[in-house]
Amino acid sequence: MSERLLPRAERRRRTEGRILDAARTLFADMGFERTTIRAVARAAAVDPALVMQYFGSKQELFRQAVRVAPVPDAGLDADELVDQLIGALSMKIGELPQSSLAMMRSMLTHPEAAASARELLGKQIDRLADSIPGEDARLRAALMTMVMLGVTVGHQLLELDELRDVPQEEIARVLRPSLRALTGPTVS
Amino acid sequence: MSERLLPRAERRRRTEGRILDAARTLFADMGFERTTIRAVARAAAVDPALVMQYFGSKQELFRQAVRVAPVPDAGLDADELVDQLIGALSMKIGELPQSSLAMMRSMLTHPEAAASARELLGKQIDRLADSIPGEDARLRAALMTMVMLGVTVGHQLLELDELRDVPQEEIARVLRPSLRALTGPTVS
DNA sequence: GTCTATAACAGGATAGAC
DNA sequence: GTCTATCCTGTTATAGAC
Repeated sequence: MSERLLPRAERRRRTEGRILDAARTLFADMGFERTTIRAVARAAAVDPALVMQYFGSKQELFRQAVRVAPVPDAGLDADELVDQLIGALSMKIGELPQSSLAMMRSMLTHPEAAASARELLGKQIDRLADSIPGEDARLRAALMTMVMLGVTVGHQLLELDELRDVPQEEIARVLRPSLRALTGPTVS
Repeated sequence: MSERLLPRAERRRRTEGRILDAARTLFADMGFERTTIRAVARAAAVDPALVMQYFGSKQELFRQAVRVAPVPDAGLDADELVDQLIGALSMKIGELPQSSLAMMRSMLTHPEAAASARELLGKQIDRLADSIPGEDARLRAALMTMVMLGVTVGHQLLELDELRDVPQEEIARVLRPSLRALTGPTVS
């Protein structure tokens, strides 16, 4: 509790960080609408009005809380891509960035989150399409992306028993041929 | 406008129907939280308090609006199942029951919708698992279900360009091998 | 009495005063 | 940084119409 001794700028930085952490957790857990400024403030141990003071609006707080690092692009072939997708899936809920969960949680009900999701998924589709040969690369890339989204939603957000109780290697094993089938008409 | 001449019971039935239709549309469009009782009442051309009088709570209105007929069970083999899933997907947004869309729209942010979704998806998984051979039938069935959910979310709810601009037969053609790969390790 | 409309309350986001 | 006032929710209580 030596925060009183810190310079103003540093204290402000830490407070903002605490607020953003609390916001990420709550947004990821309950979505945009059910998350109240008051609850965020309580979780961060600050005055509710301070949150408004710092971020201006709940909208803007959300925007900064879910800001997610863009996917690092890399030229891979189709099989490597499948492996990478499967790898990303096997992350546990605690490890997967809360900001992504927060965005996914609200993407069906909050316009801003929907826009972010479309943008992020679009980038993912672009990246996949670049590594897939053929006329219909974009369609295949989009379907691969939606397959991963569906499985992630069922696993992380809906927490279906059928997916939660199964070791990730098992999921990966069953899912791999299905994703491979989407990379192209023939396994050259 | 001869409604005045109808018996009370009939008038009430129609008014309830109008309210439920309006609620379904709004819930499907904006989700549970962003749908206000007042907006539903306005769309149905009734007084807001009437909605409460009839349904008791927004929760109960939602419950009745999204009540969806259970999937008719049928013993099919794996390939027929894939065809059926693909067929269900090709329904356009206007044809797919609004009640299902309403439930899907809110399943990530509204606890009641989440419970309904788990139940409905669970039934779908059971049905699929019965038609799939092997130890891991339930896992495969769950993944098939989530694949369909992901594609549906991308298509109907997120309305991704990559899926909206493509004819359904095209989607079906690309998706079919991927679903087949989930029905079992070998195509007997 | 049953249906409909009005008013009042509690909790939320937000703007402005202090 | 904090407090207060305003507006919009869901919900309940109350009054009026048939």
